[in-house]
Amino acid sequence: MKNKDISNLFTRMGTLLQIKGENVFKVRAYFKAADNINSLSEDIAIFRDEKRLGDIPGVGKTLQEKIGEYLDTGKLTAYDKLTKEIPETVLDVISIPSVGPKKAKLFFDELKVKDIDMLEKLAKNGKLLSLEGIKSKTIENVLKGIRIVREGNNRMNLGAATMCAEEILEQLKVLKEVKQISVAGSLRRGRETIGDIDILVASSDAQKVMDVFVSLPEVRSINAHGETKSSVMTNKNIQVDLRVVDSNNFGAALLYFTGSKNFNIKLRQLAIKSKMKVSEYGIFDTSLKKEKCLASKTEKECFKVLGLANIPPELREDIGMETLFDEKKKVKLPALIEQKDIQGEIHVHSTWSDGRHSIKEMAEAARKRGYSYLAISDHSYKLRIARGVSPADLIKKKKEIDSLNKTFKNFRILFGSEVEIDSEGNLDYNDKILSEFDIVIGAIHTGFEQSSKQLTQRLIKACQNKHVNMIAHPTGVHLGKRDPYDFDFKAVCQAAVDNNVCLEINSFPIRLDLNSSNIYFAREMGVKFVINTDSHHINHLNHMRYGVTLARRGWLTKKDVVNTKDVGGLLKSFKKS
DNA sequence: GCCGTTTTCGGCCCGACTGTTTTCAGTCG
Repeated sequence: MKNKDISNLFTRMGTLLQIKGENVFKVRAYFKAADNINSLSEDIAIFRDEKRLGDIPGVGKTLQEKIGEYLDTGKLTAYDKLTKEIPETVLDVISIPSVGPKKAKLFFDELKVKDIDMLEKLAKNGKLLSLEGIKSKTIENVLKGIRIVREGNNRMNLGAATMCAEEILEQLKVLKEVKQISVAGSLRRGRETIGDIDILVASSDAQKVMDVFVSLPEVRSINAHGETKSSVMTNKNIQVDLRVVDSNNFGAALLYFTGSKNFNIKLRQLAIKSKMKVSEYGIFDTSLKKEKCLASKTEKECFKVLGLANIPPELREDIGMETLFDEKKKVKLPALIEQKDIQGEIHVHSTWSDGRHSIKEMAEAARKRGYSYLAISDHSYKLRIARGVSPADLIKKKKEIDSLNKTFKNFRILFGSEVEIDSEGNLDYNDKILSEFDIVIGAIHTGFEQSSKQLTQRLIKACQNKHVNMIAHPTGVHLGKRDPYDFDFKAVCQAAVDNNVCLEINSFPIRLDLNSSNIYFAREMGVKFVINTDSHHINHLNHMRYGVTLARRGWLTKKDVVNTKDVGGLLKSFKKS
């Protein structure tokens, strides 16, 4: 699937045009198209084959031709031509914080700076000072930026970001100057990975709040410290931005700082049509001589003035954006699933395989969370590294579950297994054993390097197995470590629908798989989901919040998710016809 | 380069902070 390649290519193309000093709107067109291509769930080659490239927002005639050229030849003439003028390595230079297109161009035009190493050398030996508008402070920032790039600015996963943000929030919340506080940005939208953390505070004493913020114990260095905005780097190398506004503007500011960027652009475009203006200070009537503020205190008021429903943060993304702003259809927003809707889960581990706690301990922890069931789905025999359960031990495990169940009222432990799907698509236990389980989960943990065709076939065959109820972590992604394996997602969704197999939304922070665009796409195909934590420790049960967030981002309601049902309903919906 | 219930041309989102300047350009989100 070439979506990512083409998206990256257009981003690089836009950046190079930007450095060249091309029309900003032309540049923006490339970025916009790159964004939209990146969020497609279907293979872009299929769009081309079905002559639907024009359906992708921001892709017009010219870009359609370029996509076609790339799909056919694996090359893009316009890009190759551009990189003859400006070497590709200048793209690394522009990735340095504080260096944008203008400085990259200046460095390249005047000093032939074509990569980071050369820039570093010239910055250190003072050669940059010969350039107009470059003084010591700029050089200091460039060198600092280079250090940051070298240390690696990997995005953190939603779980890590949530933990970091909550620690800071706790410390600011207690200040009497803080009237309201919230995370904003991609963290509030619940993205799978987060670049930096945004925090918004309402206070009448911005300076005080800011001063406390920049001197928190976890702050390693201060990037900016202004009147209403500060930015710091923590000792875990995480950038945290704080913005302080007046209580009266909190809603408008929260709306603005939650984004996404493209969502904000849409809001502003909508506002302009009705002679309004949107900024972090409010929604303003611009038809009058003196602008009048129409709303700013709460997000809800702001949306209302703009004629929109109160759009949850998770939906403020490119996914489904056309639907949100479709003026003709007047779409009613779905009642998104909430954490309280979850009645239990079916994918956790115990000491029978690689879990840290006994079945009893896991069950108790689940009961404490208010669940009415929990399937203990340990690894199957073949996955030796995770101490997969042997057929002989399965009998003992079943006995243990049966006897524990006798001690519970209104709670049931289900006998499950996370069974290896082998390289041929066969399951690790035979039919007789599989028929003993309450729940069978098919999963891939090895052989990711197979061809797309083989992997697709493997997953489809697993779906067709009459015992399989769910496919765990369907794409195999490990955030920041391993890309999703290459397979035909659409074909697997179809097999899941045809065979009444659910797809998992795995809440474990390094997985978060399916991701939100997969979910949105699968839901449209009629797939049903189960949200699980894949817990190996009782504390992991807390990760459920992340899975629910992903489900919300994929526009799921309670009825799309099978473990919102009680145990009877759950087992009934797994029944094969 | 895209787009259209203001449609084939003329628009295309808005503001804070920094570093360099003496009023603003560049960068960032």
